[in-house]
Amino acid sequence: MTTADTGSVRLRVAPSPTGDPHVGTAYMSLFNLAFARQQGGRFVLRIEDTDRARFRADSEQQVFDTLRWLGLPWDEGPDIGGPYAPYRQSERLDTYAPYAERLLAEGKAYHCWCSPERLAQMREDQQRRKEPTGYDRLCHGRTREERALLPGFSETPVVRMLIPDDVDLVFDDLIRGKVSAPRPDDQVIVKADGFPTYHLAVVVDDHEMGITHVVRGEEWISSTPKHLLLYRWLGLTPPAFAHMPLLRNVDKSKISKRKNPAARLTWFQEEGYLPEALVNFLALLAYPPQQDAEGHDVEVFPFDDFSRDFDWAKVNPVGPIFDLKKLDWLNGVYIRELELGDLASRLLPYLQRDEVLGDQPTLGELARLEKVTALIQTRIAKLSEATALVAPFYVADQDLEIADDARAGLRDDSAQVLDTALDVLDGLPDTHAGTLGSEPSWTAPVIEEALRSAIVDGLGIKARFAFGPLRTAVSGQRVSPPLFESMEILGKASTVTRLRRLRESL
RNA sequence: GGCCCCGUUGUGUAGCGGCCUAGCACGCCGCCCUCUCAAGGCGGUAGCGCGGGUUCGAAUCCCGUCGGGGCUACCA
Repeated sequence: MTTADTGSVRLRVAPSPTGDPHVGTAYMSLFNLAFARQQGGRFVLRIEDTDRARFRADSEQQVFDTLRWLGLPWDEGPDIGGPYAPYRQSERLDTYAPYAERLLAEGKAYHCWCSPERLAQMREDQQRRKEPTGYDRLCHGRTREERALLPGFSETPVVRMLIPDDVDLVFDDLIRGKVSAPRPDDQVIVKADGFPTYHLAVVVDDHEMGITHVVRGEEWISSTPKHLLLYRWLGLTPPAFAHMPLLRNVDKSKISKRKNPAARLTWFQEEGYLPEALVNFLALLAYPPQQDAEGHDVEVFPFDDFSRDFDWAKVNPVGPIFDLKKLDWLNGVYIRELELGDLASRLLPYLQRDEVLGDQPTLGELARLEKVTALIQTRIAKLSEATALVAPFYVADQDLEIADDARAGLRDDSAQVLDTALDVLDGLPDTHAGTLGSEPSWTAPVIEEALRSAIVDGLGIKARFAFGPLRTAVSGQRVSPPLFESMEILGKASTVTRLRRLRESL
């Protein structure tokens, strides 16, 4: 009943440009792409913009941007063209008309002049009488003139499918096996504005574009009989179907932008998730992890590994709850694996956005960033978290704010600790790496040794209490990157100034 | 309401009649490490929705039930 095994496969993802790109689009794209790559086939991006009421002009570009950002590239699409261009349904209007005409001529479809008001009324009545809702076929078999005499008439007709009584409701699904779906209503396939509905457009486009595997959300199961019927009426070979489970909100409902900010793809960019981590995470939803030679689960893996072993039969039909906890962990894993320079440059846009650094950072600022990055690499799960940790390294000493909770945490012996620290640090030579002809002395190990012997050994104050005031003085925070390394990066002058400033404010 | 899809710890999953006193990962809790916080190491917590069958034996098969979800548009 389906094609699937011959030639090279062709898959597509077909988002509608109705707002911020949806995480579900990325999820579908990932599985489509994984299979296409594994089979040596093609992955097509098609824009389904037949709904002009919800159309958003900038949405299409965002789809391109977010999918590219994720590293899920398409082989053919509106922006790069391809052998089956155009790839925007609004530019393919002419191709649908003949199909509709043919169905009309063969009596498989009919015009309907019922007004939206009448249809709404009809549905309401059916609901009140607890009957199944569905078009009552008032227009079927009538000419325009005959119909015009009846109430609820509208000038511009739509075209509806005439669903036969014996319509086939069962089909094979790559993920679920045999699936039976609800009996369809007399579905509208051409709207009053002349645009095809999704149902006509997908079938026509998927056929004309040579799509072999239709991978889409579970929400489409109930529409599949209509599509299959269209394929049969038109004498076309239907593609194979794979209905993916739906991503869910915490309350188990279909994931929505309304209930879940993470339904928006751009949200992940704003938060500072790495695209490779998001892709990895998506590949773990409703799909088992990889296994290594010893049979242990491998949950951190690149797209290529996922693609290589991909199998539709392994997709779990249960809709997974989109829970970010594991993504946060994965993101941290990927951040820790990054080269320092790479991490630093990925951090830069966030630091600029949060005004820690300006649009044109100096070479010195950039050099410092890489040093600071080394200190925070294990301390952030998301790129946006860097701001709070990095900011103290770029504020002027006199502008450093001491957080209330940090100040509140200062003990009675803070003054004594600060005085002692100031004293020993003053005595340390200010030579650092790069100073010609001498061993660097303003380094973390040297600083630590000096401070430890003076405060911990000298004053007999436990390390955790000894360094608290110093941390607060240097970073303004209770929690910060390692203290001595921070002092090394800040340099002697800045460190001493900050220490003195806190001391004087006590 | 009707029609479909689905049901293993908090989350993601392994399991496809005996290897399961149900494994792994994340989370959570505790301990270790430690200048704070992370990272890292070690340990712990928690689950087969329920009820009937089938079978020597059921998380695995069947039926029912309950629960969740989707669709029910001139939206996709």
